[in-house]
Amino acid sequence: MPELPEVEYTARQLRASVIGATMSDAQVFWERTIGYPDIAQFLTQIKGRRIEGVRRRGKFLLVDLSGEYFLSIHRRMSGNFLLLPMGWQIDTSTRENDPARWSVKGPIFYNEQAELPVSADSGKVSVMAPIAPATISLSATTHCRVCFSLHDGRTLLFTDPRKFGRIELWAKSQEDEAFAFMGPEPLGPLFTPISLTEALTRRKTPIKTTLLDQEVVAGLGNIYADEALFDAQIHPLRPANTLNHDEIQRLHASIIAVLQLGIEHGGTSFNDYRDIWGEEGSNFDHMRVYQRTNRPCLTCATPIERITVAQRSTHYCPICQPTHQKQFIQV
DNA sequence: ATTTAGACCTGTCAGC
DNA sequence: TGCTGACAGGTCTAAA
Repeated sequence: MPELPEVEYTARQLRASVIGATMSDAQVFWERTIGYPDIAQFLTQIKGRRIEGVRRRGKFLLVDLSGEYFLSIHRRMSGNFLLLPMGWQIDTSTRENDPARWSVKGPIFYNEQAELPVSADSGKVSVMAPIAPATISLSATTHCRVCFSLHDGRTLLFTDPRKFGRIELWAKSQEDEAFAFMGPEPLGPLFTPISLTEALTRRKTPIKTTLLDQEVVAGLGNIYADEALFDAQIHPLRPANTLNHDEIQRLHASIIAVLQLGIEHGGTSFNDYRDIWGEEGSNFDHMRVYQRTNRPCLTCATPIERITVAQRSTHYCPICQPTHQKQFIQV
């Protein structure tokens, strides 16, 4: 699922394309996606509200709405937003009971290369969209859980194969309380080597586990935690409170570096993640340890190892990321 | 007090 | 081909 870079990239894309649009209607195809309030209230409250801003807090996407409300969206493992151009809509008519096979329908456009009309079943064929800055991949439209209609004729789909994602509508006055548990934004001014030191000194859990804790730092997930630890040359099983000054300095810089690279590459796609035009991010091509088990380390050619830490698969180089003990013996 | 299974879900891929 | 098991960007709850 999306981690900080994927959510940030989506927030930037939406900010550039839907600010000022008004929500005219919404359809909910999987009720548990709406976490608060209940469906009836959610649908009533959302109608007629203007989108005034799009922000991110940790892995939450926040859509500011007129009347001092905001949508709080957590995509969990497989949630995505897809923005359909004017005139395009989700088509549930042919296979009502199988959201996995729903598609989008719209004005007929022609595939740039093949010059063939695009049909609802064409799957991975890309179509030239009338007002989108990129093409839209039809394959990304499956598993639609919530469909927002905008007054200007565009449609914003929330797709989520695994159904873990949640969308909530809250008054803005509730925001501070709702996010009080979360640690500092890693790309913001409050995340410093000192604040990281304070967060780590009290914890003896493995550093990998600690980095996944949203109270320590907001927005890190399994991909970027592994990548940051490799970049900082720290073994994932090192107890958090045993990192020395230099290691914390490195880790702080590495967290920022891998997240910024992820954003620059449009996020990491190895399965579900897509941007709002249905395109994959390219950051998977820049992974150094994640999902590279048994492949050579890009620094020392040693095969990357995979272990389980806190029930999450964890990838590291046994030479570049020595345990404390090994480091001690080598010296 | 912390670890750690289990739940929530569907899809994909490797191996038989 | 079809079945089975492992695994996938997350987080919460309950049992050990």
